[in-house]
Amino acid sequence: MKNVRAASLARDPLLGTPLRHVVREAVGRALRRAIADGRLPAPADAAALGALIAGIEIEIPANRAHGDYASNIAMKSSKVLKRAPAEIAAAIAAELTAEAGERMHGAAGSLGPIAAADVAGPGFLNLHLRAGQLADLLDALVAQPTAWGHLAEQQTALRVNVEFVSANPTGPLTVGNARGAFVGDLLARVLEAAGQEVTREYYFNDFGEQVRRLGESVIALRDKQVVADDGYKGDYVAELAAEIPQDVAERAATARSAGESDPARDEIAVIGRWASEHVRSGIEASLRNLGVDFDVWRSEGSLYTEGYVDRAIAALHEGGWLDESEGALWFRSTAFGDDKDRVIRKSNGGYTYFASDIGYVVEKFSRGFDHLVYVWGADHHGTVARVRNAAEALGYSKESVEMLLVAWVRFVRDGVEMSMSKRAGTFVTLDELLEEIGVDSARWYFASRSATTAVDFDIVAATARNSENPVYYAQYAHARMQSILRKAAAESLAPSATLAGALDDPASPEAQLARIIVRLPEVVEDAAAHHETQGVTTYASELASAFSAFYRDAKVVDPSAPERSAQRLRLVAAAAASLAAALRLLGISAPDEM
RNA sequence: GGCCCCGUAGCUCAGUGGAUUAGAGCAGCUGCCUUCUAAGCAGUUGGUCGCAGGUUCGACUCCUGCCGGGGCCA
Repeated sequence: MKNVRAASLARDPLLGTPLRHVVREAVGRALRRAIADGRLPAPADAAALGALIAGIEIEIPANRAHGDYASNIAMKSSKVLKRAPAEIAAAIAAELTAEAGERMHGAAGSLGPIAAADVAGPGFLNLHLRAGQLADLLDALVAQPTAWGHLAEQQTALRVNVEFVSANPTGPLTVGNARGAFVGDLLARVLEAAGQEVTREYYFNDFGEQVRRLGESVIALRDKQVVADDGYKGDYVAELAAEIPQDVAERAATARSAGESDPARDEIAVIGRWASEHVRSGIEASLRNLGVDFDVWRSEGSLYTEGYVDRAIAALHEGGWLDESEGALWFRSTAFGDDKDRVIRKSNGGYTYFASDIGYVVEKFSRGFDHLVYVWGADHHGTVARVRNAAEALGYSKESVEMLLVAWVRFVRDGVEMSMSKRAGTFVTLDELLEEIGVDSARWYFASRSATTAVDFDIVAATARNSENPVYYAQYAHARMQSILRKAAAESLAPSATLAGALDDPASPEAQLARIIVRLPEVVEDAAAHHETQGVTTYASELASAFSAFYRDAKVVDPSAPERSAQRLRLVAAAAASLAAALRLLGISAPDEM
């Protein structure tokens, strides 16, 4: 269902194209024209020119005086074109400036995106956007706010499976699971915004040793006994023991009195299975509170009962990648560069986790995914190579199986690290954490940090800093924008129909704010490409900051200057829509008042 | 012993090849509320980007080695 929702989102070609692509194309055109005009020599072969154009880099200069965008193409192409960088840059600049004044694709076509281009330093090309380019984009944004922030349809939208959290249902989620939950969900959101079809997936173990241990622990407490040393001791176990429903209790009693010895049907199995499902649905509810909705819950057991593990083994066998030795079945992982071969089926006939993993790979690809992402804790790095190797042996591309290893979080309270043992029952649950600091704050915290960096999360500080937290800063800016729009409506001032002409002075508060607003598609593109979301939080902060400056310098609601007010209102509406879009992308609320 | 991640301001973290200014938030200091939300704004203090080499016109960014922290495997 999520797929349908994502795919049906409006994707407008104007709104969905990062401006730097428009600029890159313009620079490429200018380079070709400069060669066609004879301003620059043609490279030795056409392929060399194609490579040059494909390699054009467009960046936003750190120093605003250096223009909206800059390119180092002149320096990069100096060798191939056998001209000094400054000379090449000057030729491209001349073509770009000429293009700004003429219609492309006939009289109805758009003007070139660059108003002015100048050469600086050793051959940098500094590019200044045409004001109308910004105005057109912002006008479209205001007209279609829900499409803003979504990249235009790719040639072929990738179908991506993002599997994350995947904690075994033997106890409630702890703060230790928080990062994986947020990182996975944020990644899914960013990929969707970039035009990919994403399925959020949770994988869990519904049988085996840990579930039996949970069953044993519940039974012990039910019978007023002491839980075994290797059992689960949290308060939730006692709650489970007190909540065993009538029918489950009866089936458990029947199994016991019948002397059932099959570990799949005995009393422990009956109680364990019920307890684990009960815990699992609690986990689902906790995740929903985080704003994380999974599309698919897949149990490890189903991979066996539905034959996927067998299919995987058969396929590996057919490929000649399996060996039998010491009574065990091995995958020849070393053939793909692994340190050692890996056991699939142990000598006692039991399957390893690795067996489940390869069955799962087959199962996922059989559903038509192009790309699999596993969001794993840093402790799983040892299993990365073997699973990817197995995928390759199974005939899939290694590149299409990707593991994102999320670094640990040290949860600290007043400088003291908090223990996180589920077994010992000394942990802070995710629900408790959120009650204390709030979903928006927690989401921002993890979205703004690289997933591979270990961090210290001080719960007290996160709570106490409340009003100084950057997430509130961004939300506050949005509330302010909405407040201005409300105020204007009360004064019977309406936004203008267009921003054309309102951004002509590049030094005006309007133009400065506009330049920040239009960056969102670039931010989304980078986030999706790098699988990182810090850029989105940075964008939200910068937009909030830019708006604060605008708020200071430009009076918006001013009945004595209705035309200027109307234009500024439209700009505020664009800023609000864009800030809301960025926050939506992060799963963070955009309040209208605070 | 092998492998993976990390080492940037007092603290928590961004930045991962470009223009003799390495950024943000917090903490500290100085100003600003009869004015569209002061949960705000302006200014300011604070850094040998772990160390040493190398590649390059240019390295916090890439390569090698070392030191330190965390993790996985054996």
